[in-house]
Amino acid sequence: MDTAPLPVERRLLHVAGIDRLRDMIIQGELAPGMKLNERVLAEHLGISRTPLREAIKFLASEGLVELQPNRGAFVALIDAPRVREVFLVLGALEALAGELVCAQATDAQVAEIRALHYAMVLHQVRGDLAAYFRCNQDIHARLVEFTGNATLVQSWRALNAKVQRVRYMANLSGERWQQAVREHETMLDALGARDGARLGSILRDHLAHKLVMVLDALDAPQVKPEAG
Amino acid sequence: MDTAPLPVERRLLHVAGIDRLRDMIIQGELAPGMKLNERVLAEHLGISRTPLREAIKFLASEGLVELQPNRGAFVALIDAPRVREVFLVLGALEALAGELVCAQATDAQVAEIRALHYAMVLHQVRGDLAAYFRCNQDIHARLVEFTGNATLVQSWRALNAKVQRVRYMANLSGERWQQAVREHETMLDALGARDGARLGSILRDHLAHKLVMVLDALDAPQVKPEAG
DNA sequence: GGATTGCATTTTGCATGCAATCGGGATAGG
DNA sequence: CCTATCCCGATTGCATGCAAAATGCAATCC
Repeated sequence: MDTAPLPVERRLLHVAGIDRLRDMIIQGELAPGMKLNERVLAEHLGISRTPLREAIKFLASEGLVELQPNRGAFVALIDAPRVREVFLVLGALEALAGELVCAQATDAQVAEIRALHYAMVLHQVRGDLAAYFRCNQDIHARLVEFTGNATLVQSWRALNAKVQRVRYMANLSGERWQQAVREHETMLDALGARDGARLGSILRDHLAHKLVMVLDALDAPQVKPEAG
Repeated sequence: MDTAPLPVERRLLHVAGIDRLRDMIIQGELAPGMKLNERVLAEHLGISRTPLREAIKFLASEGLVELQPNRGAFVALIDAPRVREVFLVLGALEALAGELVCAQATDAQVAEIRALHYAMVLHQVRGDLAAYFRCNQDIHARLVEFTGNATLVQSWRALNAKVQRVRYMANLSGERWQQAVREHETMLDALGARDGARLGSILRDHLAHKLVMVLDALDAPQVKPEAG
């Protein structure tokens, strides 16, 4: 009778590779457009090329890396048009999530999202950008997860991963947290009232606004150049 | 200035494996829940286990196969709740596609969809189920493709593949083509009028109706049992 | 001088071999 | 008769080796 449901999970190397590689890409440790040299990467991860190649194929299907026949794999680069594409789809997915959540979320789940919101506001006034960003992401992630729709969750996660990096960079340059927080408050309002249609359209607009912010940040290079 | 953009493409084995495996799963050649024995499959495809394993990882990310640590890969089985999940998301995606297409499709593209519709109706009255189904799928695929949103296309394709088989089986048993054709006609109407909002909601409802048909067909086993 | 061809190195793609793990059946025990 | 354990064949997971293709560079030609 093991009360601990921890089967000491021995991680498979290719699975570990998938997770680690995804993190490295999202965190920008592997720059967009960068070539993934199998030998070097395998050595860096401490695995052999075989499980690494399997991990790369997995991430290629996710869209985080791109394969070129006989030329290897590259970190997918995400330009403005692509960001626009992804945000449009994310908007549709989150709008659906909003409707579903209003129809079926428990009060406890609504409370959790509300708690996350307040935590986020706290981080904002304290100026803790990283924590603010994590809370923000958590709110959206929870909202999607609370639909109980695993298919929706998976699609959302894959797309979100593709733009997470540029979103973070946008938060660094743009200074429109106020508006984002206000929109989040209307979200909570609609969610509390279980008004699915309204929450859906709020989320869609919210994503559209985020898109504008991200595109603005993409125009202006990351570390403000000397007005060049 | 080569007028022929045909670089004699030699196919990579793992890519060929991905395409062939996906077809085999969608066509039901590999039954849902079936175990994928690497040695047997590799021999059957005429490739070695290494590129086959890479193909399997790719399809696992797509959701067509499921991996069990140290136990291998299985064809993803899709039950009623999962079908419901996928159709909900597909509805949201196609609704978005409808709005985008109305905003930006060329007249030629609209004409192509209209032509596909008439071809579909022709196949219907002739009772050619397979051709009818292909046209039907083509209409939806084209509609999504004409958005020019590659991200949307990719997400749609992956989800559509997951339910294509059950959709086809539903067409075999259910007999409500009339309604489907009527809905398609209202789609053409909204598309011609470039009424994105209306087309979007039509598509969403259309998918919801398809869902009902598919679920009905799932209840009644594939080859009508003797009223047992 | 610029473009091109040929060669050497590097890298990808794939097959094979080997260790770890799983599943099943026989056998021993209750 | 049912349960538990051990063992063995089968299968997965991974590392390595080798052939094919690509990349970089230098020599060659125009």
